[in-house]
Amino acid sequence: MNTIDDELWSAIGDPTRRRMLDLLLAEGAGTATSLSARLPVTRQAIAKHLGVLDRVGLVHSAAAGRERRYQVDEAQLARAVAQLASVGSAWDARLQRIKRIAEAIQRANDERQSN
Amino acid sequence: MNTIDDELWSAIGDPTRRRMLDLLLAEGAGTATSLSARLPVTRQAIAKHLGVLDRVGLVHSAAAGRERRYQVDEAQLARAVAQLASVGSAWDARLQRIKRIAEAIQRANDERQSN
DNA sequence: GCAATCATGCAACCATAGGTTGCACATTGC
DNA sequence: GCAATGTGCAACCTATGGTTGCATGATTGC
Repeated sequence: MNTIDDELWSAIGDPTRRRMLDLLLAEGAGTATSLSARLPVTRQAIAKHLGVLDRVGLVHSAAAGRERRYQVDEAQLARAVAQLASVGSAWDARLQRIKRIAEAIQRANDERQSN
Repeated sequence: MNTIDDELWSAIGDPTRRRMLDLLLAEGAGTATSLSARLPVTRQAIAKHLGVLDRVGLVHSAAAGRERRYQVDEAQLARAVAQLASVGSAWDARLQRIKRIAEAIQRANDERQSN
């Protein structure tokens, strides 16, 4: 049931990293400096996050002259999205089941009332 | 675009808290002690997590004798699941678009080749 | 070629969060 | 009444997200 890779999840769990991924996806690529210009944290913080994202394989980097460009690894992000979806649907299923049970109890009570 | 409640997200972002929610859903309710028996952390750690989950409204608690029983707030968890799904589908959409663009470029290249 | 510039990398430091141990307090069961 | 059990509180440790400061390396303009 629990096929969750906590590393991947915690990588996308951080709000700053989620926004970084958003930006990288929207703009195709970016550097620590370019990302920090659009986020309310310093370049160094961004650099650390890029390190984390790189280690779990969500982004790749390539040196380009004096700058280092990062871009999203689409396959890996797709895997992460799939995990999100799987957790969501697991909870959804449980919630549905609870709802059905609650309704069954309600129905039983209603019938008891009408006797 | 970003209607994400970071509080809610980070509440379910922690792996231990996710497992706690799983257990609470599966068993209906639980105490800090009962949960800690099934998780690899101490009761006190669980208690702190329950505090977090309580503050963001994902669980409710009620004192029952000497123990305090917690149970999931289904409506709030449903909201959280919806947010998960929304982030997932946003990224999915972007990935799809990137894929289409990539395919378009591929097609253009193929046509250029055949001339 | 060289100086100024710009992006990066590295180090020290701070605050918060997840985790632990230890202990005091309330409730329950015999 | 007393031992056992569940809880709550406090101190402490470590990792992590964040900061500032500085050194280094590639670019550009003259």
